[in-house]
Amino acid sequence: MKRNTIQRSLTLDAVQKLKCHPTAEEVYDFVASEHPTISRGTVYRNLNQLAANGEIRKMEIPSGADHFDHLCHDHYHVRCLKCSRVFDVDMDYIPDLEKSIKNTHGFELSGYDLTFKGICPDCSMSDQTRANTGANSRK
Amino acid sequence: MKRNTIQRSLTLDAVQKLKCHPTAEEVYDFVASEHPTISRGTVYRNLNQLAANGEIRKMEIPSGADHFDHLCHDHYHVRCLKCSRVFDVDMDYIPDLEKSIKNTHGFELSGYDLTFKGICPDCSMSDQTRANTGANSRK
DNA sequence: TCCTTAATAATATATATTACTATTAAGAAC
DNA sequence: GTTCTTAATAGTAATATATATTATTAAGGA
Repeated sequence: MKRNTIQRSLTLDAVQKLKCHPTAEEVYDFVASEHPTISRGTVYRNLNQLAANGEIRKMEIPSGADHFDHLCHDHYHVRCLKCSRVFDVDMDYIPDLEKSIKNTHGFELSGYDLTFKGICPDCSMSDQTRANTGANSRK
Repeated sequence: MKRNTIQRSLTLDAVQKLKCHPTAEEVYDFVASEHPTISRGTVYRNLNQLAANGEIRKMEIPSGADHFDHLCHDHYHVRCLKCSRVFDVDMDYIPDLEKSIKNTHGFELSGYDLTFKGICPDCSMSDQTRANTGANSRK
């Protein structure tokens, strides 16, 4: 039977407290700060089980670590191509986008991942700063 | 200046011959079969440079290796959650989806990754087979 | 043919994640 | 509360994917 361990509770609590789409590593760091003996593998396993149970959401980001989120409305994300951080996107969710597929060729569809790409304000500002000060002229 | 090495030509040729969205590893295997001394790092570097130049396309798939594609029309992909293979999707491309974002909050957007998820016919057929023969009843 | 240096091969390292295994502890049975 | 079963854990190793490092090679201009 499924057991209710403190490690699982701490993992769930951490995801709910860390509002900003934490990665497994960030969740681990947070949990480890109050329960230093927890192991990374336990956090990974619990995150995946919680996501499978629908208690949290797992967001799979191309070219980067998975991010986790407390449950909330469906929404999209944008990742910064420089700093790899992930942010919410202010856009209506497209329900049943997979219904637009003309011919599934026997595929059983079960959803999709959509992630926008770009440069975040912080990174584009620091580019600007470097350009203005000429600091980017170094080899 | 940019140099035209055989390794780069072989890498480009391989992507154009391997029609089915090869991963870097698959490209490496293909190239290595005719040029066994090529190194993995060289294939990775050339694939990324060719993609940066727009000579091939790099597809970043959540939770899996990047795939590469010879240039063709914009289209979406679906990955099988069991065997991780990637297939083309028969659906109209949505141009400028990022224009639907209401407020970019200063983000400089430059595109998006959209990948559908599901179970491919091969994998769902083998499930079916196991179910019919009762082979899935083992613990 | 020579020369400069971009590109390479080989190896090491980084990152993200899962697998393995002896030990611990959750919760059912008593 | 005590015992018992075994799910879950801690710690470690292993895996997958990809980039970094460095001495050596070779592309292509002079």
